[in-house]
Amino acid sequence: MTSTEALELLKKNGYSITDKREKIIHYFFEHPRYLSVKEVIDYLKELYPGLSFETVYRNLALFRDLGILEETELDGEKRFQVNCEASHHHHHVICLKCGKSKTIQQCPMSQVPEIEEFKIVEHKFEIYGYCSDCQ
Amino acid sequence: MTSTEALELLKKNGYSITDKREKIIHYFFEHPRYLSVKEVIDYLKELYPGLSFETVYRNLALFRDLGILEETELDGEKRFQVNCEASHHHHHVICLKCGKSKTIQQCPMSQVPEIEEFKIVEHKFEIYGYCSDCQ
DNA sequence: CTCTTTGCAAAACATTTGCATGCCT
DNA sequence: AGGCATGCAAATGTTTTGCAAAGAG
Repeated sequence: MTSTEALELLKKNGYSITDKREKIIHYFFEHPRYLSVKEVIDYLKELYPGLSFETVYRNLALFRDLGILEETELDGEKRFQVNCEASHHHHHVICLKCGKSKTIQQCPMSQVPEIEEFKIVEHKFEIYGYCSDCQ
Repeated sequence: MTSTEALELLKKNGYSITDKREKIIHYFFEHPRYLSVKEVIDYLKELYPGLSFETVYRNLALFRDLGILEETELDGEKRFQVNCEASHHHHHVICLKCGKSKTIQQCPMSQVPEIEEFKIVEHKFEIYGYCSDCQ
């Protein structure tokens, strides 16, 4: 997905393309890593000093629901990044310092064929550590 | 680990064995699943109406630090359960309704030998779904 | 008797919601 | 014009912390 496609997706679903939404989406496409909500707010506040954080929360939730972003949670904080491979199932290696992530295609679920009397609906596999820049 | 061993571990590390701590520990050993903090507070409030939730938070953090409990986070809530296999690396299948978990010995990290220029420090692999009782 | 534990109060923090105004289309 | 978006205010929910009183060893 490109940022243009993301904006088209907004329009296609009946949502307006506002300046703030454009900035948020471009910011995510220019920073391909898991960003904390705070990081997004700090960035947007520079451009729009009067910005209210609710707007960011609301838009991030919207983008997540539309499949533009994907969400994870680390240390009690939500984090988002571009869902650039929406159609491919994958997992992430996430840097604990900068939030940058690499995609890994391996999914451990292939090794866990079935669990008796348990209906599996989802799973989470994430690797944490430090990237080359943050070590 | 047994509940008795857990209490001995407390004493050995210079902490008192209070009635509330005993109740909390027994409650975890009698309910072998991921319990939310709220569940623990609700249970303990029945026995000690004057209970303050801070006590529960403080003790759960203590037990976690001592290796008696292990922690996870689901939907922005912390959850704890007995760390019954502290020495063995393992993962969990967790019921989204009741929090009950099964241990699985498979660790996907054996399939992910190394990631270039990334220093791995930890990982999370959890499977979510519904157990036989909650389906 | 001393040190730990607890309750109380308050704060810290992340997130959500109702409502009125304002901006896209 | 009409509906979605935003800011404001306030609420919600979870977790943490300082301090003084109560309890354990």
